[in-house]
Amino acid sequence: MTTVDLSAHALEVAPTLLGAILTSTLGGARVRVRVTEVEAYEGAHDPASHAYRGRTARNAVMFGPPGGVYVYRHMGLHYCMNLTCGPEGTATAVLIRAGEVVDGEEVAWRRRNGAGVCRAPRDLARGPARLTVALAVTGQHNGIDIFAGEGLSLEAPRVRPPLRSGPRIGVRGIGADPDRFPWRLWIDEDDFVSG
DNA sequence: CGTAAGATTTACT
DNA sequence: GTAAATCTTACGA
Repeated sequence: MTTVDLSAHALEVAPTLLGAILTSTLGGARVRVRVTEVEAYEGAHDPASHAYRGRTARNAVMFGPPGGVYVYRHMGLHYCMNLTCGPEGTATAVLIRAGEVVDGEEVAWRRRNGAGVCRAPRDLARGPARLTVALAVTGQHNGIDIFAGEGLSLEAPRVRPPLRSGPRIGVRGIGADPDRFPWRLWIDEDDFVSG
């Protein structure tokens, strides 16, 4: 399997993750998704980043070595998943915003229907928190290494898909300015992005 | 110590 | 389209 180099900054890594295959063996089943949408977060230089105001117990994983999985809880209910990038000590990371389930679809479907109602296949992993549900990623997986075979692994795409970029979603203020932070990337003309 | 806000999703009007 | 669910962190008193 061809892996992905995460040692560069999030802005450089993000495009290489689009089209990559993310495999989860968590929860006793195997589910694979093709990443279709990501967002870059640049730590201390990024007003929208959780790490903007320094290191805390929650975001400590982002300061670790590249390949770390940073899982955070949002609004009490939902989990979102990031892959940390850059050299150790820099709080740069890429948020996995959406994907297409390409293997283990029945398992993902069952998990999604347990948490809520999912009526279309494209909704299985279209959205940050939906994706974590489909892959059985929860807060207890915060900090695992994607290169260490601890339940999550990443496979580089064979071909580089056509990309588009734009302002990040759910970010307000200057952090959402598309001119300064055009850090949301997705695959052009793909039905599995959350746009 | 108390309060306010958040990288979201789902259900209801 | 709008509101609620729900918890951790950050910040002010």
